[in-house]
Amino acid sequence: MDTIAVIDFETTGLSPAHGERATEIAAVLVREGRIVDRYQSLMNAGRRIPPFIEALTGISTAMVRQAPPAEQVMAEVADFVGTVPLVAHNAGFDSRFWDAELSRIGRQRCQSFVCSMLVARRVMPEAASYKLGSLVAIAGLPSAARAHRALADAEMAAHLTLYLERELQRRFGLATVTYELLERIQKVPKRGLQRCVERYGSSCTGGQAEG
DNA sequence: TGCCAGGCCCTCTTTAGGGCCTT
Repeated sequence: MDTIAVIDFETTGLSPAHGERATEIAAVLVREGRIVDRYQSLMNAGRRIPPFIEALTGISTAMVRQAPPAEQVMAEVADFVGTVPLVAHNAGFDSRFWDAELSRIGRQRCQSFVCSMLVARRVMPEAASYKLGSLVAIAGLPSAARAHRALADAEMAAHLTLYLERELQRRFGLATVTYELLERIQKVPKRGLQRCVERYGSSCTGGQAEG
């Protein structure tokens, strides 16, 4: 697969449409099956951290007050990922904050998002839970020492994405898995994985699908 | 003061409702 950027936000809440802001961002670049570069920063958007969020993430109001301005951090991370396609776990959440924070500095996303949770629903249909930590445990991947921090979660999502790629290669005999195939897979209906791979994975084929 | 997300997915569904997942 070509280079991808796996990102993760920590925020003050669930919806930028209701005034919630980002407090931390991490992005890891994944190339040729491994993480090759990392960006991480707290950011100061001038907001207090709700007690629930501080308990969840360990990020306090004092910590973000000492952090660089959100505008500076978003400009840096946007430059860091460039035009590389993006991946996030439950990407609907991260894409909304990515777009909202970028719009505050007059910039616009120029690439698409793939959601590792939606891909996992197709590739790991037996999973009892699709929380990031649960999928990492099910797949036997190394778990982060401190979940709910941006870099730790971005690295776990990156390892999960690489696992999903390996699973697709193993089960369908694909030489490689393209980002475009992941985009297709996350949108197929349940039980539509094999047909999707047969139809759109042909350029990746290194053997026969196992069925 | 109280309320505020959004998309996917399942089922006791489809003229709906509720759980999951992200913080």
